[in-house]
Amino acid sequence: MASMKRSEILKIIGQNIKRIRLEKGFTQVDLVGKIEARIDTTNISRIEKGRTNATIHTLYKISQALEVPLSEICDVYFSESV
Amino acid sequence: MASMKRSEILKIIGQNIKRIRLEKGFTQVDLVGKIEARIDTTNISRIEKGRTNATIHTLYKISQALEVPLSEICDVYFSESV
DNA sequence: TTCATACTTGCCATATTTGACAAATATGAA
DNA sequence: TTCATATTTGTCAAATATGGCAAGTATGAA
Repeated sequence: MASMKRSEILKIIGQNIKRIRLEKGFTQVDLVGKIEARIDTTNISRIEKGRTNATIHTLYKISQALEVPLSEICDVYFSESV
Repeated sequence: MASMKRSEILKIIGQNIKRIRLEKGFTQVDLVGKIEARIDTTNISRIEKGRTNATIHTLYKISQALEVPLSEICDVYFSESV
């Protein structure tokens, strides 16, 4: 299991979120509207772009809005050997 | 998929980490020793107890030390319908 | 009991996330 | 081109995660 740099992890997490969001046909605004606790497209954008190291609770809220398990957002694997 | 409170999420994440750590026979000190970037048993403890809302990068570092995929730590599901 | 090990908690300083708003940018339609 | 929608980025304040150390607690062995 190769260790990745912080920036790589954040980028992958962000790409996961964006990919799932687009697959579901949501805009960032849609997403924000579905999240109970307040969140902002500012933050969605920053997380999707890998510019911020989101907390697990924020990612959980996003996973709820995307209607996928949190673990799907946190899937950072390509091909690896554990 | 039921929405959980922040404290519940953090508790589950923490329990996952502690369970995996104990399964592997690691102490918190062992864990800290395996993590490249500095981390402290203080923080491991806080995260395991659900007292802190860890960032995804911190959880990634822990997953590396535990030699499990990040998604395993982020598995917050029991029985649910997505 | 004492001792050792493991873990928890309190406190502090620093860094960063988050939420909020405004402005800038990108894209596509008309 | 203009217009509308979507996304990105800058800045700010407030909240909080992190790292570090010290002290407290728990457990079991001797």
